[in-house]
Amino acid sequence: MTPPPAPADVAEAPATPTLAEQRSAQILAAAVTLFAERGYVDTKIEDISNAIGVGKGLIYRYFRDKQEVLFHAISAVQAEYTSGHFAGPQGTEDPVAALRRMLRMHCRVADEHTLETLLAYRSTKDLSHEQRERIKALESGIVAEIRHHLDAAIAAGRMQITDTQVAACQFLMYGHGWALKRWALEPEVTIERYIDAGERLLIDPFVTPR
Amino acid sequence: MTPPPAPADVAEAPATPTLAEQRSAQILAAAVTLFAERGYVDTKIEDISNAIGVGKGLIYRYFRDKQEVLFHAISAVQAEYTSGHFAGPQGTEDPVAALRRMLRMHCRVADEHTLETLLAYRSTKDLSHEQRERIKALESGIVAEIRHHLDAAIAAGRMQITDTQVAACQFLMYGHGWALKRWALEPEVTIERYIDAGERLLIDPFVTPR
Amino acid sequence: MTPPPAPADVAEAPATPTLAEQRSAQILAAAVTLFAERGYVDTKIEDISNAIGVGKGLIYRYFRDKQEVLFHAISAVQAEYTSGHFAGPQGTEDPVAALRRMLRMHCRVADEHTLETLLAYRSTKDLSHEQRERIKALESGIVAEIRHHLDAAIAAGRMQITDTQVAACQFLMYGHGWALKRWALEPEVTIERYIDAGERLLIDPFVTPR
Amino acid sequence: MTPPPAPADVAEAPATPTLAEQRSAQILAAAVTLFAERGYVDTKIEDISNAIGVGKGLIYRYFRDKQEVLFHAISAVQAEYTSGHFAGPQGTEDPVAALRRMLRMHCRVADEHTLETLLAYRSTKDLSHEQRERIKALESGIVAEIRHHLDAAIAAGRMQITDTQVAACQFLMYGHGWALKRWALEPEVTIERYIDAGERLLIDPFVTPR
DNA sequence: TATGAATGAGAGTTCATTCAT
DNA sequence: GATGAATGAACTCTCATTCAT
Repeated sequence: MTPPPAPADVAEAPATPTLAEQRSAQILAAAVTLFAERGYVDTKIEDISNAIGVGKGLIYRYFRDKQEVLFHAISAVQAEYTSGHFAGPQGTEDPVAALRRMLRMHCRVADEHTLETLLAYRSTKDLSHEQRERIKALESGIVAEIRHHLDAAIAAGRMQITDTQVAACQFLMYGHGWALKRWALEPEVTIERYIDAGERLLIDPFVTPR
Repeated sequence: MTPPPAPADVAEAPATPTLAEQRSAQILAAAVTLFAERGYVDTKIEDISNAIGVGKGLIYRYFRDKQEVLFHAISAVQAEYTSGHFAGPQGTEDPVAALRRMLRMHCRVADEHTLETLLAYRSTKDLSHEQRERIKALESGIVAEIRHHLDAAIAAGRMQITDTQVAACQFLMYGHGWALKRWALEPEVTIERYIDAGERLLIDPFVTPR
Repeated sequence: MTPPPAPADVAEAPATPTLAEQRSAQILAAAVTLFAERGYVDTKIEDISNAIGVGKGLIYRYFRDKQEVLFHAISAVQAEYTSGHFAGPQGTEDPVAALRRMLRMHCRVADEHTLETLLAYRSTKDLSHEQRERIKALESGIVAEIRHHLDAAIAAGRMQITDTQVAACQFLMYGHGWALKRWALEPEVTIERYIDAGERLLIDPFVTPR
Repeated sequence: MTPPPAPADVAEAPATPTLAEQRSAQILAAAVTLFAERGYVDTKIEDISNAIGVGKGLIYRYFRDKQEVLFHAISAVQAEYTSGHFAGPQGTEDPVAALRRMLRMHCRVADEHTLETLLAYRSTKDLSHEQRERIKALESGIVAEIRHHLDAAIAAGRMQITDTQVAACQFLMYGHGWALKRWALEPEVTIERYIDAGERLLIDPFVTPR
């Protein structure tokens, strides 16, 4: 068995990706879409292989079993929320501005990858214990990053928040909330309005008046 | 909980429940527990019937199929969040106090019925379209109630919030958030701390200083 | 177990029929109709009991099992083809006239009891060996009767047929044929036309010109 | 027989049959035999797969469901009555001779494929409406062919029959009659005697004396 | 590397039959 | 007599996974 590619590496192999890597990516892309649309159980291995025009046996050369495909699919979704976090004027950036940027970005990801985000909420239980822990670790990383910004803002006297651990978690939830509840908010509430409201609910009240 | 024969009746038989109602309730109780613990697909009809010591065929006298069991199971979970909302000193209650009470109650339900709450997030997609709509309607009702309190508080000059639709939704999400993310918060954050933080994040900043 | 009523006795108990006999007849009537319409396997015991407004358990007081209900149902259908055979001016009747009468009658029965006739063709195999033999015996009786008339006609010099055994069988088949193939003949061919054609195909050519 | 992938193709693959076609044929052959012997409902899918030494899942690669297996099985039986119809000295053949040949052939098929013929009578109702219509269409074709010969014979002044539609139908029934009633005729009546009787009952009386 | 025929454990569901009431 | 809740054997159909080619 060819060991599947490293899970969440965003920065990939420097030079040209191997054929194997291309195949993996191709399979995963199809899997993410299909799992997101139909759900994990209702997506057959053959659906995935058909989607990329290969035989179903081929999937098993790249992934041990269906569960592992799911694991990598969910990992890929998580990666969406991680990528681009460091796009800002690193280091020198105002921590409050950084928070606004992150909030906006999370909401945007939730908006553009709604189904994929829901997949993570729905199907994490279909993973093995170990896989689930790894997914959780990824998410904890995101929360930690948010908390870091929060703490920085407080340290800089720019914000006043008592419980940053809970606040950071709520911050993340707010982004995911768009994916989870847009069915109840749309069409009155657009993603733009949701982002604006987010700033007024999660950031503005806690920014120290200068 | 919800008696299956009469699908959506909220106010159920007052006096002695029929044998049929008892059976329904028994099946549903077992189903909620098992679905919550193992998930919908991994729970076999026979698991449910074994849990209450009857033959598997009996389930089908009370529910059309497995999907319908799920529907009533999720409905029962939703009902947990609805029941007790009106426990407060109805009418005369301060709207801000009402909000605090609801927040606390939602969190408590999420704490005591974590798995069941997750079930709703995980398995709604396994319902039929119509069933899903009915579940959504139930949840919309809860959000509407929160929003009503929010609007009342604003009208009474007790709070200042711009977007009550989003805020109400976020309010609900905060409660569910405990079920969804307690794995990341515990053990540092207890449910008590989570509730306190909730008041400071969702209510206090928006209460008008008298 | 109460032994079910005697199978094919047409002349029933002299005085008032027992309650039990009424029930039997009631059940059987419903069974014949339902079996004829939906087929044996697709008719549930409960369908039969519902049709007459009793509990399904009651069926088993009158019939050992579903198969026995079928046996009596098919017997009842056969009886339709037997009853009325002797309605003519017995004994003195012209044998050719008798044949014409029987042909006409068979066709009429096939016309009025199409589905029931088909039931016999379709479901005899669902009987036990012994039951099947008894049904066959009934049918053999009908053929024997036809043959008897044929032989009488020949003996009387009224007809000329070489193989009366086959002819008698074909005679019966012609009647059943209307039930079996009316879907292919209607609407061009009516039952009247079918009967006329029957006389011209099965009787006229073999009647000795005086 | 009839290759399932291409449902209604009559003229099938000329050269080497595909593996798929071989499997189809193999499954169908086993199905025809088993359905004929035990009946449709009493034949389990696994019986068929065991009969050809494969796993039961394989059946479903070649046929959508059990019903479709039945459809093709009955189609195959019908095909027996169709094949070889044109074996005679086409065109130039005397229409009366053609009729004799068809009668003989139908009886032979009914003799050699008694159970299969009965299958068609017994199990057509287990088909879907559409499938049933297609089977009916096949049979109508056979009747039409017989009628064509009848009409040709009449047009050529070789026969005298008033109602060819009914006569053609009766002609077909006579063949099937052997399958349906041989239990009542054997052993006195052999297939040879049945065929002879058939000619004397269905053809001779209607042939115009030259 | 790639295929897809083949497998078979396993699930949901049905319904004839029983039996306590 | 009459009921219908309860049973459970049995069946159809699915699909992840394997492996000869």
